[in-house]
Amino acid sequence: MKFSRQSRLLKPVEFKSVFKDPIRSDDNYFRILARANSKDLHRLGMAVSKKACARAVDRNRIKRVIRECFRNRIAGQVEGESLDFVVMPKHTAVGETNRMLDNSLNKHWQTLTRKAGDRQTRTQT
RNA sequence: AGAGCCGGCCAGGCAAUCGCGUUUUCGCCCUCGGGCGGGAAGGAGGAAAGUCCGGGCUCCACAGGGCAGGGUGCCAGGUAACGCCUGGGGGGCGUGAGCCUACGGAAAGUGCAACAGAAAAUAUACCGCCCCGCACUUGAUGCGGGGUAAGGGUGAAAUGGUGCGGUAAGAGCGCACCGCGCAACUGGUAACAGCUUGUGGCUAGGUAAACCCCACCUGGAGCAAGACCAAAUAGGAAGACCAUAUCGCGGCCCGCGAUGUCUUCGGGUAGGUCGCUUGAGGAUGCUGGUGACAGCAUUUCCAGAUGGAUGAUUGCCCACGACAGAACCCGGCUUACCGGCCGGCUCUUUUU
RNA sequence: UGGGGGAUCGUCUAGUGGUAGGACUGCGGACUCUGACUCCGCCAGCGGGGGUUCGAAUCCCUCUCCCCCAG
Repeated sequence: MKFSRQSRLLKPVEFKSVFKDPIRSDDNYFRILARANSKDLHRLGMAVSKKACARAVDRNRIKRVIRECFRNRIAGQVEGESLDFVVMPKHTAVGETNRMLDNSLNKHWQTLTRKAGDRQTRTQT
């Protein structure tokens, strides 16, 4: 599955809109915010802070894992609402294996798409 | 065989599948600038890191004069430059190969040295040693005057060392050797060195990573520099100060350049492109040099992202994979690091 | 990415080469019938390493950590 620039958050305005009214999902490794957009695609943004991951190698590795998981699992599969995601790793994610991070992210995608569906039905009724 | 020293190089490999940037080519669409699809090439480091130095580049005068401030500090060379490197000298460590070294000046001046000690830089004298005078209890005595710095003790540091002469006791007071200073000579480009010569006759203690002096270097800011395009607008209103003014100019003065400047009210925007990788570049060979390095010839183009690209899965092999991710670019230094390979050399033991 | 500042008891701070000082907190004691206030005493510190020096919190080098500015 492709993962081009169209399926990424690029501008500060796009990030701000997600932070303004998000759906949340938390665990030990990540906090993920999501919000419905008007496009036909899911889009991904990442906020990897130096406070969470001090070394540049760790930051790059975590971003690669997130991108790879996003590409494989969810990028093209829009069922109902399309969403903008912002993934923020926590400092516990630095020491974890890629397999564990992948599993954690998959749970997040599922919960977020379900919550987004719930919210849409609630606003309609 | 064991222990060690120095220099250089590498930084898991191969295959398949799926992906992400850059460049290029072909086809299609089309609002003529992009989009989509296929192919090809290429895609992190020895430290990319820390930001401790130096330079390029950009703007401010083509960075100009003086003061202040800062840096460097044995000598010579290399370099675009350096606080770096190479070679040499002095000192220290090591049996050795080798390693370390902020290593100019204390007779230009100022300051500092707690405690202890008589005294901390001025020459003085606590315990002492010696001489003279007086007293008496006539000796291991006391008091007074004088001469000494050999011995003791303090301290991190105490006014050359050893021996002989000399003396009341002593003292570079004299002599010899050593050390030190100065001058000459010889060797060396120089630092510096010397079984060299003369001379001083011991005077001139320590501290300059204390101020300082001397020599040399040094303008400021940094790619969020800077330039361009597009959009928006206000070239608005009121007040004040004026050309001896204000700003560029960032420690100060001179000098140079530009020109209206400041305050209040009201209002607005931060999107894109370039800079951005052809460079003091790499590789190979030859020549010069002890070497750092330089010159010449041939050849080559080798990351340019902008929420920020190198990854994931599977299989095989082995030495079982450390430290770690470009953000304008180079030259160093420092720090982190699993291991492996190559070359040169030293010491100990054994054998021949 | 670039630029600047800092690190001293548990906390806040003095200290410009010579014994690390103060306040609050904590602990113990005194005062009180008890507690508070007050008084007295005690504990506890120079971010790590190396160098200069007789001697370093202080001077120099280096590493680590924290904070601030430029979006």
